[in-house]
Amino acid sequence: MANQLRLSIDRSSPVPLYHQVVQGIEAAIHTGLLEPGSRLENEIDLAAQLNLSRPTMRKAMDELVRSGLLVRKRGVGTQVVSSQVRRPLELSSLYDDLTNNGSKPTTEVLTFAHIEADPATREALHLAAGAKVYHFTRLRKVGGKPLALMENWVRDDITHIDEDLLKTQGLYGILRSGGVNFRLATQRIGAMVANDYQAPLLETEPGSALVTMERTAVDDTGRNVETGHHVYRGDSYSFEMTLVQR
Amino acid sequence: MANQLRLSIDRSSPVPLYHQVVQGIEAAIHTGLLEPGSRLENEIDLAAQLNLSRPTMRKAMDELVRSGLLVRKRGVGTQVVSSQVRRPLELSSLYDDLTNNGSKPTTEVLTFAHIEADPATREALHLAAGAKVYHFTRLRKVGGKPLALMENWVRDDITHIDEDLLKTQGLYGILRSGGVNFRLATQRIGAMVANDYQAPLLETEPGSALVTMERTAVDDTGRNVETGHHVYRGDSYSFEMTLVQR
DNA sequence: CATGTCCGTTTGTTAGGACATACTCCGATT
DNA sequence: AATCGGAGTATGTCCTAACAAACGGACATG
Repeated sequence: MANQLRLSIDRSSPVPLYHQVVQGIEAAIHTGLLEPGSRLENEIDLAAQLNLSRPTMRKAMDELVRSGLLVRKRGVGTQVVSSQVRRPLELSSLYDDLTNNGSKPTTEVLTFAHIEADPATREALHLAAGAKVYHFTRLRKVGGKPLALMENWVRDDITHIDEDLLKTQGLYGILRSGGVNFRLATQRIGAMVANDYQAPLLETEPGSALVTMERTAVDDTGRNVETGHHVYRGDSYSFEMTLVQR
Repeated sequence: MANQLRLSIDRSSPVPLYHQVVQGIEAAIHTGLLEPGSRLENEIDLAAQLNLSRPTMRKAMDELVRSGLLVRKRGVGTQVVSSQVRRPLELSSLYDDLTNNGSKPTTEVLTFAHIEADPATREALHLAAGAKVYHFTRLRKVGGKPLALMENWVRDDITHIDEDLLKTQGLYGILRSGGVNFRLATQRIGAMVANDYQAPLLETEPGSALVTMERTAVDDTGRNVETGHHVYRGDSYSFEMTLVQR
């Protein structure tokens, strides 16, 4: 076929071969070298061309199928779905999203305390009675405009947290520096109208629409590290995501 | 170890072996046989106990790791994360969610038309000028209480759709019957306040909070099949999801 | 002409083996 | 006593090999 996937595989690289293939094909799709709808050569030929075994080639394609870039059909072949697919939903923080996006968010710490966890927090973080947590509320602005009002509860047996740290870094960045490897989070997104406390902080009117998000994050040791309740201005924030059928 | 995963593998079943293992371990976790935080035996021993090869065992565990039920650490072992993890976000429709949940949703069709696509719809569905689409608005109730107001645009070259069909089936069910295999969807979730049109239909007050959802769904041939704009009562609906770090 | 059957192609599943790499722990060395 | 290094263990990566199942088109048959 015309599909000349001129990828180069570097066997001396520490990057696994299958991942080099993933990156190569992703790049080919995003640069338009592989057009949406076009068919790839079959797994065996592709593997042969790159001097890889079929399982390795297949593992690479598995990832691309899972992320929604490719579609396979038995007896037919493998197609490129679309070049405009975003990564499926991953665990990231608002701060990460904004900085990746080129914006420069600023953070005001409204309250900060190191207190005994209330029962609801103990439940969410699986803590024993009497355990202490960091509790703080922050206001995040982008370009001087308030965007989010965030209230969080964090275990205190991970790393030290203080007000100054929160002003300059995102919470997830702090926790990652403290050795936390996030694995998963459950979150719930809904809506509410701004009350008299939220409205002035977000520089909007009471009664305007807010997006709410509650999240609890778990690290790779199974600890529930953090739980939070955030509200975002409905006129300037929404959650965008790609769902993939398994 | 004490971990007696007494799974039984049926080699004559059409269900792939690795998937039988996935189901078995999922069941063991949900029934509490495998407790959160407990360590599994190593891959090789588990494979030997079930008379499977290591790659097969590993493929099963791969899926469980991806779905967030297990955590692996090189040189250490594999642990159960938590029993209360939901499936990561999958492509499903509101109707599916409600019926799976045991509720009995009813649907009122407010408007129904087979019209030429407007430019925004053509853009969303990648249609040529002059192409026609089904356009309809529906009101979904559960237990007599309105929950969602849904407006959709659907390609007309897939399957015939009419008002009666929409009253008795979910849109995704209709499309699946028409041979559509959904692959992915991009969606955006936000918030707004109810206007004078929406409020009476949803039996709420103008100014109350609504969750908004815009979605475009793509099938396995790369066609953008459907796009829609839905609003949900904020006091009775929210999107819950599990994010997995890759 | 319509319909059913066979066959080649391509992905799906499974096996078994080999070596690499990261983590933990314990013993040896400084 | 503290620290460094190596053994043991577990997962991570990669390979060869084989058969199963689904799809689509060509072909044969009624």
